Amino acid sequence: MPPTPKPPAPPNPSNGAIAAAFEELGDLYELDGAIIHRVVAYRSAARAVRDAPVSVAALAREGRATELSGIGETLQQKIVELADTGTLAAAEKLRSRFPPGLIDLTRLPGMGPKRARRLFDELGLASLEALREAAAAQRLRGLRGFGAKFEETVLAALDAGVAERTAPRFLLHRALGQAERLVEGLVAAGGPEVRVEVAGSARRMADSVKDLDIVAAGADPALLTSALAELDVVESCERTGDAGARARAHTGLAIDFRVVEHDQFGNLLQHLTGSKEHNMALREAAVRRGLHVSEYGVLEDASGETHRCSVEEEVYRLLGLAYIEPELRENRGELEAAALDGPGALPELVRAEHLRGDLHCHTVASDGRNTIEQMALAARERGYEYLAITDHSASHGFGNDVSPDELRRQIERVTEANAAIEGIELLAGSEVNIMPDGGLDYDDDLLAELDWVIASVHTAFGMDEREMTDRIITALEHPLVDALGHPTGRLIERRVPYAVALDEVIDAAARTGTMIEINSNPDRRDLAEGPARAAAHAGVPILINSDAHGTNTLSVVRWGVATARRAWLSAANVANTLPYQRFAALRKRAGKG
DNA sequence: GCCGTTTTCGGCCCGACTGTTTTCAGTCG
Ligand SMILES: Nc1nc2c(ncn2[C@H]2C[C@H](O)[C@@H](COP(=O)(O)OP(=O)(O)OP(=O)(O)O)O2)c(=O)[nH]1
Ligand SMILES: [Mg+2]
Ligand SMILES: [Mg+2]
Ligand SMILES: [Zn+2]
Repeated sequence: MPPTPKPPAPPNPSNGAIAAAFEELGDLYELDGAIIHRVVAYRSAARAVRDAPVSVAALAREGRATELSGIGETLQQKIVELADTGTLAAAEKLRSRFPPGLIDLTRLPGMGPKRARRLFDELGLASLEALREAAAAQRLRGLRGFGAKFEETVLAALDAGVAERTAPRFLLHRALGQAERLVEGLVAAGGPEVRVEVAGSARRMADSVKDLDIVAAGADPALLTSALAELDVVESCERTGDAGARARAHTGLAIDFRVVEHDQFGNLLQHLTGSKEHNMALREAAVRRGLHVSEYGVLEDASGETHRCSVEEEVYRLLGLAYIEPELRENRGELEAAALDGPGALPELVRAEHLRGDLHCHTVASDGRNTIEQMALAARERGYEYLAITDHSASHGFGNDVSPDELRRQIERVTEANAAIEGIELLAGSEVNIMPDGGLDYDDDLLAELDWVIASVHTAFGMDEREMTDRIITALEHPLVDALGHPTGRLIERRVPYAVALDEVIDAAARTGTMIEINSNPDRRDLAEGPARAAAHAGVPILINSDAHGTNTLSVVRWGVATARRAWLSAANVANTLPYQRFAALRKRAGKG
């Protein structure tokens, strides 16, 4: 007689769900007045979980989640509790004491957990609406530490709708466009000695940015801040201090501007480039060496001397570290790898000049704007050795479909263009739709006539994770699928990735010899940096592709290169840095299998 | 709550800015 089947274990919570639970619990503990370091521990644990490339719930069940920096025994148990019961008892308890509206209050500028808690305790305020009424009735000023000015700013923020919508983040390419004009204007105003640079998440080439952080030195701060306010891109200056200014561009993008003396420029640039997590870890490590880092210098306990650094390299050198490229400064292992006396090493990051080809672009055959010849010449102009022409496939909508017969003619046209145009190898390819069942929308005979197939999901995004993962893995197992295009379908700040278990997709790509694309469209940058790092680590050849729909967008690989660099990739991880013959041999269809 | 080239306990990055604080707390970056 078979043993009675155990009830199926509930599915493990995703890393995102665990991270959200820790963030919420951190917020609740903060409202509860817990010591701030405990709150910070929850937040850094949340980040460690979110960044982890594997299921942290599965790790915790094996007792191995503590291998992640920031997760100890207590939090490992909480992960198991969340996986087993679907909730955290500690959070349940605190949720019953603090209504959800209380957390909403802290979305207002100047309103943190301490003030929100006092408004709740002393005035019973537990929602934005109740706060508005109390402020309008001038009931806040009766409390110690609150005044008329505070009531004013609360009402102004509520009227401006700050509470309803979260402040939008700007895509990197839009932010950098504005940054260029700001830097130019400040350099023009500051005179020949001035140094101005973009810092913050924009310098780190993040997917999107909350604000533009700009640093300057070598000119009078008052002169620079007034010049900033006068620039045509700047709408208003919100406040000006001795150290800099806070302004807003006409686009709505906030600007953080800081100025120091010329010999502190390296200190300030290092500080304002961040990230916050990188800075905190760097400063903690420095303290252990008897050094104190700030944007003004590095104070040495032993001598009492403050070392000013005019360049960033000097800051890192003082701390016994190799220079760290801005894209790596996220406290994801770069400080350990940079230690000059340690065993690790930083990667030699891939650069745009390394790229020798592009394996995803469109022409007038589907929704592109240029012909095969025009795309080929533009690619050659960029110095490429090869280009794959990959128009959409038979089932693509919007009148951009390419029927099997049309694809046969397209193959002939590519072959002719390849013969006619010197100095670049053209691959006859297709961006083939992955159908809901994982099948492709051309026959294998036709796919075999192509030089290159990149397969992508363009329909039925709403499938559940299991179905979507199986769908994509089925496509990866097809011997004529050379690469997977934009693997999650995300649009940065606009559309979340479809549900898919990327760790399984990455394993399947590694197993089947399928390449994975980083689509460089600045709205996509898909595969994102986290999974791209995991994919490269698993040995999957990565492609940095433009998905250009015209000759003028081949250059968007700049953004894909940025994502690759943030993923710690070197040229050796990126297949389209190879010379053509070696690239061609790496395609699945060229394989000996 | 985490963590360790002085520690398994006692620390935990550092500064700008604001408001009402008579000497600094709270918030933010
Ligand atoms: N040492 C230290 N530096 C910080 C802290 N918070 C922020 N910074 C530094 C590092 C950040 O990159 C820099 C700019 O802050 P931002 O809030 O603008 O963040 P960042 O530009 O990294 O991202 P974002 O603007 O959100 O896209 O200031 C902190 O708590 N400590
Ligand atoms: Mg910023
Ligand atoms: Mg900022
Ligand atoms: Zn596509």
